[in-house]
Amino acid sequence: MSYANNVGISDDERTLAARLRLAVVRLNRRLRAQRGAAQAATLTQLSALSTLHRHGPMSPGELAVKERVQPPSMTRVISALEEVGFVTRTPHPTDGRQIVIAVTEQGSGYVEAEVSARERWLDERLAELTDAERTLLCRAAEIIDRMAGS
Amino acid sequence: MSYANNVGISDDERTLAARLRLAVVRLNRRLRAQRGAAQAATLTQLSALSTLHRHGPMSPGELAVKERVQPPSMTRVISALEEVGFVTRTPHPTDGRQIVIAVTEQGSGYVEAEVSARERWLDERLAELTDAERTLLCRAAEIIDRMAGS
DNA sequence: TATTGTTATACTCTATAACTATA
DNA sequence: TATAGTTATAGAGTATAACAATA
Repeated sequence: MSYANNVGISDDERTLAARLRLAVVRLNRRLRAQRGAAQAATLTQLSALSTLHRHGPMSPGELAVKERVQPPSMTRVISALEEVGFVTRTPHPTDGRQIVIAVTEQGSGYVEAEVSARERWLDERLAELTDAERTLLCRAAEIIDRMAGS
Repeated sequence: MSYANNVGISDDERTLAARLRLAVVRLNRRLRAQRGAAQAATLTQLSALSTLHRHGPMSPGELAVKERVQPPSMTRVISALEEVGFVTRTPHPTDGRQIVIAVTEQGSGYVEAEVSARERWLDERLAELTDAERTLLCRAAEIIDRMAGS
């Protein structure tokens, strides 16, 4: 099988938006699949934990904004992280409605040590590229992150 | 709040793998959120339909390999696409175990017309960039797709 | 016995709507 | 009344395990 419908249309002729979308969807899929059995946190949890670790304690609302998810989604992520002891929920000192999420020592250790282990697959793929390609991806990551609104 | 744990660690000092992962996860999230109410296909369905449209009729197994998902996941995607009339399932001419998935005229029209409408959000973001940045993203998309195994 | 596709089941990720408590 | 967080619910996206049909 596999006789093309539209032989004349190469990848180069598709729009940048189409190509970037496909590339991002597919890499996301692969990254998600790289979960080892012993992994304590999922991709989403890791992202939130990483942000907390980088920016310090904050409220669930702030974290939801930074991660670009809705508050109920973040509630879930926080609950999961709290359950494995990676973050703590403490009452806000002045505003009784708010709570403060902070990374524990254990969570900190996880981010610092396990994150890189988790990225081994991607590291290996990146190692196969040329220096120029890596430099290019580096700048692309900045642009993509900016577009995604971070 | 928001006093950093590790003030000295800027984005530039994080590994390329870490940055690329965060960028991809976040853009994927945003892209998924851009679903209009009238959209007939989800992001995953669109990706599969797009591949079928580009490469022509093939078996569910082949499509699963191309899309880098497991066969049961593809079964689901195909069923959804068949339900809205975008693809057909026909018996394989010689191998009774296989079936052939083909894009219908309706599906073809969807890919050609609606896909670009769907990418409006991304197109708008891309329009805000400089020419140099777009060129860079274009090459990055190629590299990312290659790494993802397409 | 091996291969292809499907069904059954379950878990992650995310959203919207509705609720509770506090300001 | 407005804000912060949570609970309830639902749907997308994916996987593994078990099954049926065919080679």
